[in-house]
Amino acid sequence: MPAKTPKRSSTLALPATRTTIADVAREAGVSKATVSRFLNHRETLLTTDIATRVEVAIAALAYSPSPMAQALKRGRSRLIGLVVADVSNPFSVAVLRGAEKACQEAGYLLMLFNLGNDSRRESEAIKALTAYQVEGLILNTLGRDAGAAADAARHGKPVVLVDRRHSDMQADFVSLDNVGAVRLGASHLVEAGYRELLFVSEPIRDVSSRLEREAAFRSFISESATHTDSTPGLQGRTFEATEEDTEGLDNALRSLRQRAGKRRPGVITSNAVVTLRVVAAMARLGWRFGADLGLVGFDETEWSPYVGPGLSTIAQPTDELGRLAAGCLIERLKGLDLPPRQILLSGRLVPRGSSVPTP
Amino acid sequence: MPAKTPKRSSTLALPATRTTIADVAREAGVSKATVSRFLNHRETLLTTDIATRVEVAIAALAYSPSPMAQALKRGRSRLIGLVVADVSNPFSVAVLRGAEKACQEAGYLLMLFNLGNDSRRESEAIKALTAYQVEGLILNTLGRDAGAAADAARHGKPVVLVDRRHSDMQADFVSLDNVGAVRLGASHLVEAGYRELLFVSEPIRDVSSRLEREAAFRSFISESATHTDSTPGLQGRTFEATEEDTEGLDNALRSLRQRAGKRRPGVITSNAVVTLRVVAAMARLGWRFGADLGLVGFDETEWSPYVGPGLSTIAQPTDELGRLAAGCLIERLKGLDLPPRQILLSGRLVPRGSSVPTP
DNA sequence: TTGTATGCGTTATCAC
DNA sequence: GTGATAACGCATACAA
Repeated sequence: MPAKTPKRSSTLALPATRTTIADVAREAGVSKATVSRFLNHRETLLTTDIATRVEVAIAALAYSPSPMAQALKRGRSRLIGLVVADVSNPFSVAVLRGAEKACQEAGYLLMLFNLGNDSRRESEAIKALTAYQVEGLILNTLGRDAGAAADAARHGKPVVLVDRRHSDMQADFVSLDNVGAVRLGASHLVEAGYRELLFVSEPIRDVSSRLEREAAFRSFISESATHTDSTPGLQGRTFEATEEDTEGLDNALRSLRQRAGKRRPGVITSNAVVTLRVVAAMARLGWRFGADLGLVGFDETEWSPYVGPGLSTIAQPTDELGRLAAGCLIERLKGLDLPPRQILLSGRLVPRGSSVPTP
Repeated sequence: MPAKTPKRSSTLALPATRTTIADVAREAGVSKATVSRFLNHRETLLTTDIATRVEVAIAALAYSPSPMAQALKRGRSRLIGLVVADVSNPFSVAVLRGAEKACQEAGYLLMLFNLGNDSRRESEAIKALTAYQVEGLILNTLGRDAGAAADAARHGKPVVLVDRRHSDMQADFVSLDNVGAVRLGASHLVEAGYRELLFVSEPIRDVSSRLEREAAFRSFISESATHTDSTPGLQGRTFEATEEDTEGLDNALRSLRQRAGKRRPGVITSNAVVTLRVVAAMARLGWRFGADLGLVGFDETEWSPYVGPGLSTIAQPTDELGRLAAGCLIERLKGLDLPPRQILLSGRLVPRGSSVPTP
């Protein structure tokens, strides 16, 4: 049992109070106003003599202005708020990474709020962040609490939505081109010879990206039905896979294969989480990817090449998305005044063994 | 080309200026001081009449105090800084998640700085964060820039180190029990019958966790050599695998198998990144886990069960680690004055097919 | 118990 | 060009 140290004195008892602009002024023998001017309006109004005196004083005291005080005075905090539905989601991490990088480069710091998949707390998050005078918000959330984001925007703070739209919100929107991506995956499966398709998604609820992807799949199927000559016998359905109901997924896959008959069955998964669920189901069923079931999944991951014969994926330009989100925001902060933009980036197909019908 | 909106008026032109304590005071017909007291010292000194008047005024105006102004006045910002070596690292994400959660519960917000694996920027990060008056710091970095963290601590700000120690720093330290975890993995491999072991790590440099794990492996081997009766013929070496030099890793594995002769060769990987490199090497070599090579890897991941015959792992209590890190910090913030603590959590072995020597 | 006045560190508006 | 001074929004010592 370690003895309790009676009194912890820091190695070098620095004054608890930080050095302020007043210290610099005193050191340089000028007024606070002059120091402030040197800091903010260096280009104009300054005697070189005084300028250098201030400069050395600043260096000598290792002074740096307090962002808090600056924020209080100017109203601008050089802070950007990021609300994330779930940091465990690899996609969110990518957004986080890109956004944080762009922020750093532009001299902003990121304040993070993770919803932990509890979307009801979205407005709480936005409230907390706006209280800290964040200059703008990046939202990667389910978007079910429309009011929350809306009143952030109403406060005049620019907002960028990533991946998931909020119902009728006036804000920039950065996302994958879901329609194109679904077509990419589905047509790849078709070209590889799979004819009975199943789109497996997380519970749609009202999440825009899930809605879009599912709708895109349905229309792909119905369009193909009209051009029956090019893809004879193509059929498709959809299924929502939850985390708990593994049996439901197993059954869905079994009946998929049954429906397929002597046609080949194929699955498109709507994100990496769902892909993993299907992988688990395949293990339970003892089926082989490619031969027994074709698969293309949204989201390229580090492990995609090494599961089964390699999983075919639709890679999202995640870094780009994150960077763009922050970039949009920073442009707005710099004064750009345009109507809300939509930036859609294309997905990229990464074909692997899971979509090769080896017999 | 969309027409430029000439003037974007928000749906409801709220006054750009936020409602302040003065507004509340006016609304309630009291002084600012009274409102402030109501907010901070509700329990003492208050006429119920006035209290309710203030209360309704606050509700009516939807007032909430400005944390920036509070920070300026009290010196406490309710902000915690988190510096992360690389947010892409799943372990860092787990820390992030746990820390963020604990912070939220304690009413703190997290300011994030990602080093993007550029450890030279550590002091820059700490400087930026302390400028914002963060009350404490959580550091999950390589810890090569000892000075940086040290002067944060010298400023009187509590610091918690996660996973990686900084050379001789006075700070709380939260980490996996690396020695125990290595033994867990190594002895599992031995018990399964593997006798020629290789510890594969990222370049050690001076990263404390890598050093500890490697040292633990070496001493495990040398100790076993003295008890030669229980594990006859046990041998072990170490190897540093870089991202680029895939050929080097392939060769290391080949010579491992050669050294093994008719004894079984086994590998311990020091984290998930390295595990993936070994997985890739195995694919290149056309070897099978378990039969051709035993494997136990640090870090349990979502994909561990589905690669090859399933990868045996040493799971870290990542959530716990993150929560504990933030918890330590918050305790310090509440005034706890104890000498620096070390909190070591045990790893847990998750045995799977990769350590079963099926012939 | 409540109000008045001051200061936190900064920037901006005045005079000089 | 430069220096006092007020104000940003809040908390608190002090006076009432």
